[in-house]
Amino acid sequence: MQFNLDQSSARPVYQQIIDSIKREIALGRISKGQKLPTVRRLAAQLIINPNTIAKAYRQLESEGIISTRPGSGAFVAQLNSTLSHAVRQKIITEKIELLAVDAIHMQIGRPTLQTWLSDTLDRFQFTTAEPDNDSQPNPTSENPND
Amino acid sequence: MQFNLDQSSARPVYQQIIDSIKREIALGRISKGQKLPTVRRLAAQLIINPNTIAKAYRQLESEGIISTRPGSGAFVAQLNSTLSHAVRQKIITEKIELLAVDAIHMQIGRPTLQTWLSDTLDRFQFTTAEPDNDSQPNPTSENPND
DNA sequence: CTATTGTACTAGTACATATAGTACGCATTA
DNA sequence: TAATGCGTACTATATGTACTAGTACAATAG
Repeated sequence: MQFNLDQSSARPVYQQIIDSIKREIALGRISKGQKLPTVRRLAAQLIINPNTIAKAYRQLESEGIISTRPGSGAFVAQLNSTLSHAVRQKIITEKIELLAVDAIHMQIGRPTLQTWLSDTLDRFQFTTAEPDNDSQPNPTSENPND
Repeated sequence: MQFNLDQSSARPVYQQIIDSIKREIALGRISKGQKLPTVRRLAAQLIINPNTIAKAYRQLESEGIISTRPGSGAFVAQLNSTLSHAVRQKIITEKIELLAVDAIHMQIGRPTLQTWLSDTLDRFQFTTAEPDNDSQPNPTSENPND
């Protein structure tokens, strides 16, 4: 697992870790049941304090993204939002609004914006996003425990 | 001008003011040359410190969104980004990526996301975003540089 | 058992946010 | 010209967050 931290960024380090892990999952590079680096190991790799990693893991677990077990480690959980559809729509729509405002002020036109969104979605695992699930072969060493 | 501040939000107040003004402009409710509320007046209306408004105006001016003149007030500037196309694409694409990651983790499908984006864009002044300009009688130098 | 893992504290430093008060320079207007 | 309103700049203070540092504990794996 490879992370690119930007210590000079205004975005907090623990938030950058959250972003990175969620991105890896969304890209399909790590999938359900797979083990994440340990708190201390990832902290040593990134040369930051273990508490910062622990904070990121704590929040990821509260969001249901990962599942942690003392003694074992942290594992990627199922892609299963606990929020209602209405709440999810509200959250996403608000983010879309902020995006639209920025795009307008940068004079990005509607077709351009839609093209960029489409190009971005192509790079993610967006075919399996909704409750349907196709059987994709997974040759990686998966850990089927629940 | 009407603002909805959420003091309990994690988003800083001065940032909420910036968001609101940019949103009003993007929605076409206030347009170029129009006068914004004064620092002290808006502070009194929102019952917050004038320094907080001043900070928001300062940043809006640094982004080229508004133009301030001591003695006169603050005015909406032209919709004219000083950034190069490549930089703007990078900024917007990064925001799109974060949106896509969140959408995937909330199990929002691709067509749904595209529909929501389309619906949002309908509510904004998105027809005049790119090359064409509106019919406002404003004979100042419109300069779509880069 | 020992080693590893996530978790939970405390303490301290640094920075951002917001308020409070004061003062300055510029523009408008009476 | 004088008064007023305007944005700006500055200091000081209080609060919350981010991050580091260190320690300790409970659960798991071997």
